[in-house]
This record gives sequence, C-alpha cells and structure tokens, in this order.
Amino acid sequence: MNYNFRQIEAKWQQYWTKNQTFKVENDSDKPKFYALSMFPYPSGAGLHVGHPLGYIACDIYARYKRHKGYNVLHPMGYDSFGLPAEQYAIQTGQHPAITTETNIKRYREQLDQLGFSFDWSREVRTSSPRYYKWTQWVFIQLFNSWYNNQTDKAEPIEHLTAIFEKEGNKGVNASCDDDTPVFLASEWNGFSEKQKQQVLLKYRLTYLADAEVNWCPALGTVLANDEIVNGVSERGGHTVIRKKMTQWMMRITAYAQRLLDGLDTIDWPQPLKDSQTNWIGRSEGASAIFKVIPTAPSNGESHQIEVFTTRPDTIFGASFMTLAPEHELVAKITTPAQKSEIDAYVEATSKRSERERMADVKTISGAFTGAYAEHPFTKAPIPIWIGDYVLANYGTGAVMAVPCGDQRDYDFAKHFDIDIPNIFDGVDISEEAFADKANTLIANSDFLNGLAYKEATRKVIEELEKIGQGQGKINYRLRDAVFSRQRYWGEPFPVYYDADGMPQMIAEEHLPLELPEVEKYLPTETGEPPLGNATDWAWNTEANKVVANELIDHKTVFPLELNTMPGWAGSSQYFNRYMDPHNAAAIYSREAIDYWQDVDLYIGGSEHATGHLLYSRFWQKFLFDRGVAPKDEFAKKLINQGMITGTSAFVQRINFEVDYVKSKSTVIGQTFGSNIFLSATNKIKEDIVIDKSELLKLDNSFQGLIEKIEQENNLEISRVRFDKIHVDISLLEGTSDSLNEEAFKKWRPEFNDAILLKENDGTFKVQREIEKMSKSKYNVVNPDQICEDYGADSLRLYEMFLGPLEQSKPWNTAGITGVHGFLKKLWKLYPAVDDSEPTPDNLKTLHKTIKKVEEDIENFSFNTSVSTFMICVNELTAQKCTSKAILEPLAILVSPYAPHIAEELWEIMGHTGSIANVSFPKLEVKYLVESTKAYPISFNGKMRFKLELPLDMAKADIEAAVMAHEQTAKYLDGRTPKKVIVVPGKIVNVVG
RNA sequence: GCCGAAGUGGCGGAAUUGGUAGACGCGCUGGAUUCAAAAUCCAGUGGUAGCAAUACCGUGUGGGUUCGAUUCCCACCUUCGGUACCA
Repeated sequence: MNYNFRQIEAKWQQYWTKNQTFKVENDSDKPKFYALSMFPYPSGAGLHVGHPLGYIACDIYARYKRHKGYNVLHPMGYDSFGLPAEQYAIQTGQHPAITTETNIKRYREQLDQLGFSFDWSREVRTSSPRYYKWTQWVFIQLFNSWYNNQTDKAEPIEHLTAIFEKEGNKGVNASCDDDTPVFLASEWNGFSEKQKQQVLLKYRLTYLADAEVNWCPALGTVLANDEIVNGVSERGGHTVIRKKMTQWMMRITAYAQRLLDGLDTIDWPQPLKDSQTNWIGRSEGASAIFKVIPTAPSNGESHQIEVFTTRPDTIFGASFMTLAPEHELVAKITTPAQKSEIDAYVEATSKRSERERMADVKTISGAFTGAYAEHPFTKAPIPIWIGDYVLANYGTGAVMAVPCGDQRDYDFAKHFDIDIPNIFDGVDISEEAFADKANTLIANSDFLNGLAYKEATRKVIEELEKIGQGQGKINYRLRDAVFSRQRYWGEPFPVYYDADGMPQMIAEEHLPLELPEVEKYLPTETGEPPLGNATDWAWNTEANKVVANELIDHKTVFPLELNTMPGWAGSSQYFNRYMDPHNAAAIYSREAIDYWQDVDLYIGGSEHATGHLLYSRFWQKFLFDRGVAPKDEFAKKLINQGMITGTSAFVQRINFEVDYVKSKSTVIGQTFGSNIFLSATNKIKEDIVIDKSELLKLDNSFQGLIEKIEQENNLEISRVRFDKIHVDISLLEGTSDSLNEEAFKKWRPEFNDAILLKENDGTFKVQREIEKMSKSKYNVVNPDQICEDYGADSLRLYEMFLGPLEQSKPWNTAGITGVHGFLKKLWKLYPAVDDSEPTPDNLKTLHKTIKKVEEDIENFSFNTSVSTFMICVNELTAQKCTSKAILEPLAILVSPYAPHIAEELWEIMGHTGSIANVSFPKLEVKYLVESTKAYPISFNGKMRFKLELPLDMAKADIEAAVMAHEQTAKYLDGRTPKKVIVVPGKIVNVVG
C-alpha cells in the first residue's frame, strides 16, 4: 500500500472539522496554554510558501502542548482592514468588504489544506462591526482616561475633574500637553463647558491636536513614523511631507517608561527589545532655561528658551544656541536687521520634504536671529541661531550648542565662524569635538572645574535648580502616535462634534458606529476624508439609526468624525478578544480573561517591532490600569520567525548604445534596444554598461553579432548595456537554472522573437538571486502546488527542516524530496505492526528520539528534530522493527509535525479518535546508553578525568565503566583511581 | 555613525556548562533494478598527498587562554537587519 497523502490529508481535515477536534473551552481541569500566530492581512495574492512558516511552528508547539496535557487555545483570524482593498476599490469601484470577503475565503482554503489545529469557532475579523465595536470601545475608554504620574497609571477622567473642582491643577502631576495652563479650583469652576472640555482634552489619553504630521499627498493620508521608510511611504514609496493638521492622537508617551521597564519582564528576542528600547529612546539629562536678552523692538515682552541636554556638565562650553526653524520663538526674537534672512531660511526649510532633509545631512545650514540669550551662570550673551539640524519635535526644539563637545555643534560653529571655547582638560579640539563622556575632567567652567562627567552633571543640575533655571530631566524620543487616517476602509471613530465643536463620544450602548456606504473611496473635493462622501442617509443606515437619532438634537445634526482609525487599531487587542470572541456585551468576559490571562507563545514577524508590538503593549497596559485586563504585558514569550526568501531568476538583455549613426547626423547616447539575451554563465553579471572593445575582449563571439547589427542598421555601436529582467521561475526546466525557451517566448509578446545566446551545451542559463518572495519579482512558490505534489505533511516538515525558525532562509523546492522520502519510509514501517517485544536497540532508538524531539520543541529547534525523525526511521527500518510498543509512541512524536499521516497510522494500529488527544510518550532514560568518553581535565599533581556516561547509572556501574573505558584506562596507565566524583547529570570526575 | 545578528563542504544546515567538526537532507559519483525512464535500494562524497593503511591541513582573518576552542577573551574584515542630524 502506497502512501496516498492526498487521500489521507483530505480525510483527516474533514474529520477534524466534523468532530470539532480543536474546539477549546474556557474552562478545564488541565493547565491552560495560549499559542498565537500573528493574524494575517488577507491580501489578494493569497499565501506563498513563506507565509505559513510561523503558523506551522506555532501549530507544532500547540499540538505538542496538547499532547502534554494542556488546554490549548490556538485561534486564527484576519486583520482585514487595510489599504490594498481600499486601493482596489478606488480603481474598480468594488467595495472593500467584498474584496476582503473573497480574499478571506481564499486564505481559509489555503490554511485549511495545511492541517492547522486552529479553533476556527473563535475567528475574528477586524473589519467586522461585531469586532470593531470593541476597537471603538477601547478608544472611548482611552478618551475617558488620563495618566496620573503620581500613581503611575491611567485613571478615569472623572477623578481628574474632581481634583480640578477642589484644588485646580497645580498639584496634578499628569502626562499632558506642554501648553496646559495652570488654574485654580475657582477658575476651573468658572470655566464654560467648552473651556473645561478644551482643558480636559490636554489630559485625555486620546486627544485632538494640531500636530505636525507626515502627510503623504499620493495616498491622501497621514502616516505614522513606523509607516515611513527612508523618508517615503512604506506602501508605494511615495513622497512624504510635513504638514500641520488636526488629528486624533494617542498619548503613548505617558507609558514610555513602563514600556521600557516591561521589557525586562517578558521573554522576547533581544534584538526586538533593543529595537523597542531604541524607538522609545530614553535619554537622561537636564533641561536648562536661557533668558533671551531683550532687544529694542521686543516691546517689553520677555522670552526664555528651554533646552534639553544630555551633557549639562558642558554648559560653560555653550557658545551659541540653535533653534529649530519651526520653533515658536523664532518670529518673536528675530531682529529687524536679520528678519529677511531668517524668513528666507524658514521658508526654504519648510519646503523641503523629510526625504530631502534626510538625504543631505552633511550640508550645514542656518541663520542668525540677531538675538542673544544670557548664559545662566556667566551671564555672557550667547548668539541665537536657527538651523535645520535641530528638530522641532525632539526635546524642546532648541539646543545649547557646545561646539567643543558635540560634533554637529562643532561643524556648525566652524561653518559660521563661531567661537569654540575648550572646557576639557588636556584635550585637543582643533580638529574635531570631544564627545567622550569619560576620560577627561572639566576645565574653564567655574564651579565645575576639575570634576568628571558624573559629578559635574549632578553639581550643575543642583546649581540650575538653585537659580530656578533648570532641573534634571528624562527625555524620550517616542512621540504621541497619530491615530487619524484619511481613509475609508478602517474603523470609524465613535465621535461626533457638538454645538461648541467639541468632540463627544457616542454612547457605548449604541456601538458599533458602522461604516457608511460611499460612492467614491477617494477624499472629497473639499479635501475631507472619504467618509465625507457619505450622505446623511448612508450614515443613517439601519445599523446606525440609533446613533443617528442620538445625534439629532434640537433639529441640529451633529457632524461625525470623518477620519478612520489606523491599521494598528484593530490589531492592538485582538489577542484578548479570541478569549471570548462572540461576547456582545463586553470586549471579553472577566471569567474568560481570568482563565486565559495572556498569550504564552506568540509567533510573528520582527517587522512589527515598533508598530503592532509596541502599540499592543501600550493598550494592554492601559486596559490593565483600568482593570479590564489582569496582566500588563499581553505575551510572555515571543518568537520572530525568519523570512523565507525566494530565488529569483533573471535574464540579461543586451542593449546597444550608439553615439553615431552613419546615415544620419550624430546622436549621442541613443539606445538601440535589442531582443537578444545572454546566458548567465557568460562573464557579465551586473546591470552594467561596458565599452564595445571591452565586450569583445571578454568574449569574441560577439564580434560577428555586433558587425551584423551594425551593417543591417548602418550604425556603429559604442557601448553595450545589460538589463537584468526578472523572469517567472515557472519558466525554468524543473528545479534547474535552465530557461525553457519556448515558454519564455510565449510568456510576453515582446519576447516572441527573442534571440537567446546559449551555452555550448545548448541550454540557456538564468541568473539566480535571493530576494524577498513577491509577485512582482516572479519568484513566488505556491503552497497549493507543493501540497498537490508532496502533501501538507511534507510541506510542514520541509518548512521546519529548512533551517532555524528565527533565521531567514531561501526556499528551494528541490530539497523537499528528502522529507517526503522520510514520510514514505515512515509509512512503510506500519503495515507490519504487531505485538512483538521491542528489542533493546528499538528501545534505545525510540527513547533517544523522544528525548531529542522534546528538547527540540521546547527550544524551538524544529529543524533538528526533523533530522532526528529521519535517523529514527532509518534505524528502525534497519532493525526491521514491527513492535507496536515502539511504533505507537513514534506516531505520537511525529504528529505535531505531520498530523495527517500520524492520524492515519494511529487508525491503522487500531485506535479510534484523534491522535491529537493522546499523551506524549514518556522518556525512560534507562534505555539511553550513551557512548562513554573520557578526557583529562587537569594535570596539577593529580590526574582528573571528565567522563561522559549515561544519565542514571548506579555509582558502582560508573566505577566499573571508568575502569572498562579504554581511553580512560589509557590515561590511568595501570593505576587505580582513588576517587570517582559523580556530578549529577552526566559528568564524572575520576581522580587518579 | 550607533544598536543588533551572523560568517562552518558544491548547497540548506548539525555540533553549548569547551571534548571524535561537517549529523540530517539536497546535489554529485558509482552500482543494483529496468527494454528504457521515473521511482526505489546499496556504496562513496571537506581539501591535499597516497593503490592503501595513513598523514597533513581545515569552522571569515590575526592573536590569546587551555591538555583540548566552531564554542571563551582581544583586535580586525565581510554580510545582513534595525535606526539615524535625538542635543
């Protein structure tokens, strides 16, 4: 009987669905385990072989934990709001909900054929109103909360108003806007409702603000910092400019310190933690206030500039100040003489895009305001400059420039010929700044002279505080997150604006506020977001009727917020929603989250380090503060699976460039495109331009070809350029590098009459290169095809076998025959299964395998356990093992990896019910006899040996083994060991 | 620039309290089976020298610690990932 994987896999997939094998309850005598894979965005392209890697690993672990007696929650869902569906809608008019539905269907089919143990009854979709009701709900909770720095947690906003009513905001230590005014209780109580709301907005954890945002004109929306890569949009690579807009913001900065501290409590990969640490960017230092020296036209107003510095110890080295061009004081302090220069500079800077500004970090530019500030200690006047190397949105947007201690300040000073005083003892600063904190003492600095960095810093902060011009301060790079998107396909905000224009939350009992129908998915002509296209009746759908009625007050219809939430809104709590996904009364029940607590294992890509994974931690901490979640970190352990890359194929097309056409006048650099392709093993490997004579030197077979073309076209070829063109990997012969000529010519009409310059053996080789797997690179390998050819079990095993889970590795279908062969060999062991006694060899092989596989799964080294299985099966085959006592446990061992075949083998052995519910085999070390090895470990007078022995040998047996061991005996050289020291585990010290 | 990860055969990769480097798989070579092919099975496969036993070399480079280093320490080179005028 052959291994008919198609039939077996279809059979068991149906069985699992029919019997709801993987449906899990929120209560059990067993311990709980929550294994989670990051849910996918269902794109139109479907899955390629790279996508399931993490799912397979997570599934193996989940199935393993189930065998180990855990109640395992292993859900799956879809992050189904997103830009591609919207873009498609803009192009075709197709409603994103429809595209999304189609894509989900396709994803589900593809996922189902891989045999995952998902509990599909718990599926969530972020774009479903039943789900986003709770995304809107969390938003409202954030709106109704403020961050109390005193208690270091989020609290209800009513607590804050109660304080305001009694004592104003003087004693309140909260995370709030910098421009929050100070008021007394009496003042607060006298405020109008609107004024109160305006003040509260400065405290709420989600708030409206005029923020300088990253505006992407091409996409018509704002982008968060993590959606911008190298100054252009992550999606589509469009230009991003800075623009001031009123936006909803998330006060994530309130949690900066706790987001840092929390990293110590979770088992996440160090690189990912580092990347979050970096992103939060904590720096310790001091803030210092420099008073601006009033100049004649300042009409009596006094100004001061607050700076943040990590080097307060160098304050006596400050010889100028630099403000960001956008700094609000710039206009106020600039002298009339300098006004035109400053205006021109500010104008020029604001025009530059983020990308331009990043592109030339080397150009030093700036302008002098004409104003001076007073040094807090020396009282010396310090010129105030502006320069775009100072960023408006970091620190206070102003720096005290210490050219001797900071390279940028140094370069700026050199460029504009500003004084560079040296305040370091015995350091040469004639060439560059001295930025080293250690290794020198402060000089020329009054009360700081002779002190080192640390003491000087402490001392100067003390002095600054004394004169009321500064204090120690911790600054974070992390900024509040923009939460508004000018898009259609996202969660609508549960917000309307009252008669005062103040934002009001829609009552919880009326949620969800559903997305209205629109005719166009583009922004409106007046520049409003796409939701502005919705007519009143569209908002007033059956679903939104109650909401609509609520909004009609005294014949006024209050306008709704027209922005939608960003992609990460829906993904920031989905992991908790799985615990109780159908709850219509709450985001999840207390019982459900008390039972499941948090995610035990989370597997997903590292690209979410500073996006989803940071925002989710933020929301989790918030919900923890407000008593909604029992844990303030949502995932105990996280693994980043590596990317499976594709192997792209390229052909080289020859393009001739001519400088001179004989029949006509001279044409410089004209390209004479050819349809001639060169096989890859010919010397040229890059997309390069080479001189004709160089080409002939490389390979003189070009001589005839070139001459022919020159004659036919009456021109002279000067240079040759090679274009590298992607070709679809399905155009190759099997898994080789040879191009199928016929298929290639048919692939694109323009290649119909292509001329292929082949190898001597008549083949045409393509060039291979490892790249990200993507449709546009024509290097996608489809899992459906693999399942068809080799089966899901082979695919699962092979994905694991490719290499370490966390590393990125290239896909190469050729190797799959190895694991497929293993499954066939495994299959062959079972038809003969009987009740015979296992031999010692059988037992040794089995228990060796149990030990290794168990260790491997616990360490997520799935690749090596596949090797272990292969060795096991080879050994058992050689041993002609037919014993049920061996083959039964083996089937269980294999089942997390290759569940379909395991179920079938289980049935063949006469069992009913799913193998997934069977206990993992128990390891018995007594069957493991390891080879004994001995090494001398020290020679100082005594002879000692380290000896590796089986784990559970009795002491007498160990002594006997030592004596019997050939190598040891050689070292002992006839002497009797005086003492044998047994170290628990496997090391024995023999003292000779 | 800064932070991080990694460099082992033709290829993917094994090998951790330092202990026989190259497990396992792919590929390749030879053989069996076959009219032939596919599939399957057997043997070989780091390099150099040798008929052979064997010897020497070998985990990016150069040093160091050690009886012993892919593993630990120092310096450097290369590749990849993140981040970047962050004061």
